[in-house]
Amino acid sequence: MGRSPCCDENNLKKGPWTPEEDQKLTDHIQKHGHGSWRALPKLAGLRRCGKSCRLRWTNYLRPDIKRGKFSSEEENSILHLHSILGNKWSTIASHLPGRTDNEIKNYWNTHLKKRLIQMGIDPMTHQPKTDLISCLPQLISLANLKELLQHTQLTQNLQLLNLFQQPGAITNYYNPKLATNLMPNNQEQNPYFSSNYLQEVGDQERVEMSNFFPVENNGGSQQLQQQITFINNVKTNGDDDQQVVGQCQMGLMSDKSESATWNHLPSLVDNSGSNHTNSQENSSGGGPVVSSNYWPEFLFEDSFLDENLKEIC
DNA sequence: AATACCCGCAACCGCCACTCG
DNA sequence: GCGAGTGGCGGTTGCGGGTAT
Repeated sequence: MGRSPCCDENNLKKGPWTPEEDQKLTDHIQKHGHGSWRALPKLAGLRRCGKSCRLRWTNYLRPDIKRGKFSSEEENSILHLHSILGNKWSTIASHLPGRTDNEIKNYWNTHLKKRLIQMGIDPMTHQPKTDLISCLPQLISLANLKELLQHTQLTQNLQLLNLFQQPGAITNYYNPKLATNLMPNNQEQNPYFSSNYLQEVGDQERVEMSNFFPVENNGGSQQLQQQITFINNVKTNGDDDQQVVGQCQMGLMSDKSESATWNHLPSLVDNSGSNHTNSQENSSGGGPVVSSNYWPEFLFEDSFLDENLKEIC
């Protein structure tokens, strides 16, 4: 502690390396090995500090460095390892031959992190955020219904959101072979719901969570059932190539109806832009697949809410 | 054509862990 | 056991090229 930075010593050179410096460093290490990094600059005839030489060698000049774009396999590995290890760049780099920790760190900060954020994934926790956020207007719109507000459902809806934001609630979105795209990863009974269950039908897996609450209507009372469904469609494209596309739907149902028909809301609308649709992401080699959908704005208009409330109640 | 802005990446900085005398 | 020296790691900066206005 308290040592002055080595590059401050003897007016040593800083900044970008010249081809001549690179050549001197490479020649020296190939002939003698790096030995003591601190002693190396003098021996190699460089006006650099040992630390700078080491960095230049390990991050750029080393002969076994793989340069060029990261493959989708490498991207998936980084995402997977980062979800486990966090910002342990050197450990992550040890699993990717030819890649340096600095390169991986840069790639994470400039590409992967932004991509996760765009997709609504918290890059630190690797938990989805966008779908929760997209649920929020819907939940709020429901809460805005006078009847629901009267029965303080907003509180319960916010508890629901909070539940899905808990660490570990949703995992493995990046792994195209694991059908846990948007689903809670444990099947334990959810305390915020009166019922929830998992079912598998063909290539589809779904988790349904239901919640019942009373509604006063024209002097009478009835039960409304609120259901949120997480659906994973597992598509098989070839030998071993599976992709998972997640959906989240929410519906209301009245207990007055004998047939108990669901009043499911319209399908989510993709808002990821034409260049970032799930299908394009998939076709590029099985990259992360996470829904970035939202409910259309008309859902929140008074006329729509009035109409649907009549149908339900 | 000029300027502003954005983005990617190489390099730096400070801290920590390990080694060795 | 202790402290100095060294290597390594992760966060951050700033330059240069590309793009938008």
